[in-house]
Amino acid sequence: MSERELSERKRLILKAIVEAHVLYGEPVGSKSLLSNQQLTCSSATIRNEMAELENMGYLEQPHTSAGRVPTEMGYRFYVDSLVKQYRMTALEIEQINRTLQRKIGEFDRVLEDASRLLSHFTNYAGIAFKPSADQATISRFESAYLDEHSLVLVMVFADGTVKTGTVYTELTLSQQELSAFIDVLNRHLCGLTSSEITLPRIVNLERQVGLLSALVHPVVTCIYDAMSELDEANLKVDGVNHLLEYPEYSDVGQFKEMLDLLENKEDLLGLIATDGEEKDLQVHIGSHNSPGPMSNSSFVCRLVRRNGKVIGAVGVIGPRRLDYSRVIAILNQLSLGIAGAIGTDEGESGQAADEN
Amino acid sequence: MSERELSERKRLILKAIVEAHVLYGEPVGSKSLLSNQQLTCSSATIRNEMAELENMGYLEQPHTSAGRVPTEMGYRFYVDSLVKQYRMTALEIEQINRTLQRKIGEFDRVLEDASRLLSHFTNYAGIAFKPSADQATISRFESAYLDEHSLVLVMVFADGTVKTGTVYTELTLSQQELSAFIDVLNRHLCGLTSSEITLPRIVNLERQVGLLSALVHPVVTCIYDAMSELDEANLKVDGVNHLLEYPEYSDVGQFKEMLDLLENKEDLLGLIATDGEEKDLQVHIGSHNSPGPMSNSSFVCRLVRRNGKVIGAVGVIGPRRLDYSRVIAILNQLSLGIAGAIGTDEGESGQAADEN
DNA sequence: AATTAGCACTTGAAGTGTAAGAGTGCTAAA
DNA sequence: TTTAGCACTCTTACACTTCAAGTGCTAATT
Repeated sequence: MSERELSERKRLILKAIVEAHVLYGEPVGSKSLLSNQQLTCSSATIRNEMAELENMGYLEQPHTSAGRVPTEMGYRFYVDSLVKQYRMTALEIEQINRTLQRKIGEFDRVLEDASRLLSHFTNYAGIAFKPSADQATISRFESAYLDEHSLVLVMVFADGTVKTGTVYTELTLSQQELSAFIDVLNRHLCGLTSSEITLPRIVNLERQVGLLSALVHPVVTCIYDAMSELDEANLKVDGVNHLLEYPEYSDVGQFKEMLDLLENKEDLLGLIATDGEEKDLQVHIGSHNSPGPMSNSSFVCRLVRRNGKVIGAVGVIGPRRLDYSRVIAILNQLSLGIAGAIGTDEGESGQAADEN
Repeated sequence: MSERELSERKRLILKAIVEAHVLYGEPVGSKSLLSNQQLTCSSATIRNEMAELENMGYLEQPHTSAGRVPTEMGYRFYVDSLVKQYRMTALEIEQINRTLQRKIGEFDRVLEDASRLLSHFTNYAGIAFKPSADQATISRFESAYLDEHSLVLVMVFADGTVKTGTVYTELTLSQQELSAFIDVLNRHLCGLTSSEITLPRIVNLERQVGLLSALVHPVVTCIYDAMSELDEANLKVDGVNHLLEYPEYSDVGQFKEMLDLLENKEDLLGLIATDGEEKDLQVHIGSHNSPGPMSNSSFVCRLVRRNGKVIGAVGVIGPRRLDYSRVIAILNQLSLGIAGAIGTDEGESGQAADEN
């Protein structure tokens, strides 16, 4: 009994237990495994093996007269070495890509779609996440003249994002005045982060634009709003109602804890950020020693990269007995899809603004 | 006695029962009402009155040895004639208005804020709703030139809404070409609903713009997206997790039914639309004879008008023992706030003058 | 040495019976 | 008309029993 390597039969048994538990959600007994075609031994033998697996820490018993349930370590082993890649059907892949490609370029929208897709495909709660940028800078301003009291301010950000806002003013504004005003903006506010737009700079701006100084305040507000929106970490959750189908959440208290966690974006954010350094795929398996809402739940999270840089993350939250195989496959596909959908506007047309 | 009019004492008792039940969520017994200062009689008298109120249909007993609970009719009577206006504090009103006014003009954002505000203030689930317009038309196009491969299309809708979209193209585009293109758009697509933008019109458009015909397809797509977004009925729900604090939803099945209802925008929409003809404030009180998810829940809904026209609705969903008084007050205030926040850019632009 | 059959043992789930408590309706007295 | 008092009903909680599932261990078998 080497402690380091599991015998082939033990692996088989562990795998069978995990899969049966994922399917039915109840402790797995030695006899019920006999139906498994690959296991040719008797229930007594399985009992012996199960006892050893329990000693090694892969299994545990809720109580003496119950079957076995995988521990966190058991799931970990399963995910790391026993899980066989789930293969998505062409139809599923097609469906994902089609949905994503309808909203090219609008990352916030894509996130919303992504979380919905995830919850729909996995039947767990789907999560999509955009990290806080914290240093959005505008590389260029443009405008469109609406009427003498209103205009659309177009802001092109350094990363290529374009945002717009509508500005109303009491002034009577001509087209020429507007373009002059935009010129001033371009000269004075490009390349600045929101915290660099200080009061002296604003006052200076007001001096520069002369008669139009009343326009500065609403415009700066608009700029600030756009920047905050871009900077703000954003988290979309969809399909929590699916979780209620699992008996794990039949206790309302448990479920409420989960909901509150999802409401509190910061907490979940921490969960992603803490060890989100390099691993593209993170599997958090709930365990008893880490109490709180996640003790009975698992969270699988996949980073989304563009040009090697992390631009977001997608994930799934569900009961600890998650169908890891399927979930991981779907997350991979989706993260590819997102990167693809966003990449389209970048590979072909000249990418705006690397200048700072 | 008289079946038509309730005696003063009966009204008092009914009121006390409703309020005690709203507070504690449990059937109210005759003795527990003795603590009420306004009732000077004994528990036996109260019992007699309660028996009569039950005969009249205002109260019911879950079972023989339990206290009384208001029926739908009981609540209806309470709401119609016993509820005293809850007075919001100046602080609460202030907070609502401040939140709303930050996002002037962006109705979809306002909705999101509104639902959040509602759930926060009432501790029930908050709902904000925008009906489908189905006939959005664009009154003018504007544009901003980004670079030779991309532009921002600004669409001014007939109702004053402004939407923008970014368009990418393979073509190499000059500023002059762009403004010529926009001119053509303005000549051919203004005032049309999305279903009126037919293939012949699009082909004709392509012929008009000559070399830029490749630009037509992405631009039309962009227009269509914007129109659909405006047309689309939209429903924001926030704070369902609050509901879990009420024992009414301690049965997971009940709660899931509720969640599924909220997920299914159409159903809820029907609930608003069916009798949404003229009453600004609609109070749906769950009752046993109308089964389904709403049998144990109530839904209070307030239409939001601008210039007399319904532009949306806000509402609250919670257990049948809703604090109707408070909820109605908050809904009224919020609907005023929304109308105000949106109204600013229309008609009464003279008000915001003294801000700086 | 590994496997298996068999059996005693443990334990939670489900069912039953009883006692307590809350609330009522009714009757008779004030 | 109101109230005190009492018998009645029904839920809840708890203790107790029974049942089935699943185990661990021992002895027999391969």
